[in-house]
Amino acid sequence: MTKKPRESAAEGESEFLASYDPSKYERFSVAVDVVLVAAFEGDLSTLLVPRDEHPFKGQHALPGGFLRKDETLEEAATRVLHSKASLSGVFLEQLYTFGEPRRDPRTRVISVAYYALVDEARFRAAGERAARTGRIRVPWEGETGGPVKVVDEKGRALPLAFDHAEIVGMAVKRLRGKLDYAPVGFQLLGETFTLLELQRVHETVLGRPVNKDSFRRRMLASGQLEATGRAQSGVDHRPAELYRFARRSAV
Amino acid sequence: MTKKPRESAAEGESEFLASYDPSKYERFSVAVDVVLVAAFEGDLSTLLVPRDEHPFKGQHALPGGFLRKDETLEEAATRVLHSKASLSGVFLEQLYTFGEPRRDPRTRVISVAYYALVDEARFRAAGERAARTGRIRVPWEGETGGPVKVVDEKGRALPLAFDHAEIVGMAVKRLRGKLDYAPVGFQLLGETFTLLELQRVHETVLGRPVNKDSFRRRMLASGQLEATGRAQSGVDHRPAELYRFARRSAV
DNA sequence: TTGACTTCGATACATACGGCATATATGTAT
DNA sequence: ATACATATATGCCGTATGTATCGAAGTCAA
Repeated sequence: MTKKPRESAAEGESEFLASYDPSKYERFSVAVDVVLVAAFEGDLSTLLVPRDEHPFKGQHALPGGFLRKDETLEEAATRVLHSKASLSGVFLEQLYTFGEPRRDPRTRVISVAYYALVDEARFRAAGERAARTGRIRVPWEGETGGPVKVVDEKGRALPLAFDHAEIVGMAVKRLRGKLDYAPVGFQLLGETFTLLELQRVHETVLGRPVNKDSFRRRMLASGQLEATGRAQSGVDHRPAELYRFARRSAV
Repeated sequence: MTKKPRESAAEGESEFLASYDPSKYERFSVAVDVVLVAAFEGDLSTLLVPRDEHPFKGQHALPGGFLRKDETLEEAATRVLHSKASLSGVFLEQLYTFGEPRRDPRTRVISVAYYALVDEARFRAAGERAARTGRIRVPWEGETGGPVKVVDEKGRALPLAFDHAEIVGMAVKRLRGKLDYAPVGFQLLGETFTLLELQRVHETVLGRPVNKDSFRRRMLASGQLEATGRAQSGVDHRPAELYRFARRSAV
């Protein structure tokens, strides 16, 4: 009952029933690419690395690297962030795996994409140290999930190598989807922030204005915010209260 | 400006700047595992394959197979569904990629997990033809994302091989998350269905009762339902109207 | 045929929440 | 001190959801 004689062994069937030794099968290069996202000046930004080798020479690519023998995928992504952007301790989550046979013209590469979120200060520091930054401009109207336009600081289009424009697009889509049920907005801000700053971040991610009062109420009622008691400084108007992200204490 | 002399080349740095040939790097076995999900009798069910080889002999595993040279990841998942469950044309979506170095004790295998949704009839047919089915029992209370318990038709625990319990748990979590903003509920039903049947499917996936009237209103207002004009038959009470899923015509 | 029974599906109402407008508070600049 | 800008609080309203109720439309048994 547990195992019938193999009847008309369909292709692929034998993989399982008989000798099933993974080491016998095709092997692939596995890479990890990271979409490092920050939000400022009303746009999302991402870190890019200029390519000076073929293929896609002169274009820009996401920071990435090949998986090593004894590291996990997440460790590889962490390593990439550390080596290419000198960043550590940032929010990092797996995004999607891209495996089109010809996505890399040299040889087949399976790429496990991650996305990471940092605040503006860390992003600028990483950008100066390491590489180039690109602004992400997405068509705010339609759904995003496909390729996305990336421009440089002067507004010129930055063509992305490989399928990286698609990866960036999927990162934006994921970020949008998580925004109102997971605490990702805070990851794009520093330690303390005002409610308006938090609102601007949400607006930047969503690509549309949000109602100020509703947003305040919702955020304050969510229990995710903790008032610091301190106030904004350096502004020429009434300073706003500074909040910090409250790690969900069990109610 | 575009390229500085390499200063204190950190590990991993050289991967990018100098010769960057994917074929030089470590290669890995890449597998595709599929969580085939159906909903009936108040529980979620998934298709499992008994293992009669080491490791995890006697336990059950998700249907899976190794990626081939010239197929995409999705093609591999489709192939697995076809060869292991004789299914085609079902809803299929990438779930997550699992790459712990020792998740397979034989050799390192990167597994790209997919989940597929079918209605009860197709699931039963696939289950009889191919393998064993397992009921998914998840702790309805807490968040699911980690490993999940799977039991057989008699309620006995079915230990899952490898990290497959974790994969199943993630599939349940994804399904729950998508339920109220993507048309996934319909995938678990046949061509036509009553509103109550649709409600039961949602309740099964969510693991909690939902309000009947609100659910009706929400579904009817969503524009995703199309009345067939026909009514339920074979019930000893007033028959409900049969609906079908309306593929979103642009408004 | 009639009445009991069950579920469907419509209607009414209370409540919660977001969008919106307005008023007041609290800081800076002149 | 006064003007000004933004923060923050409050009230109103429309919409969506939770809940109760009731008639409608079938089956079944006497």
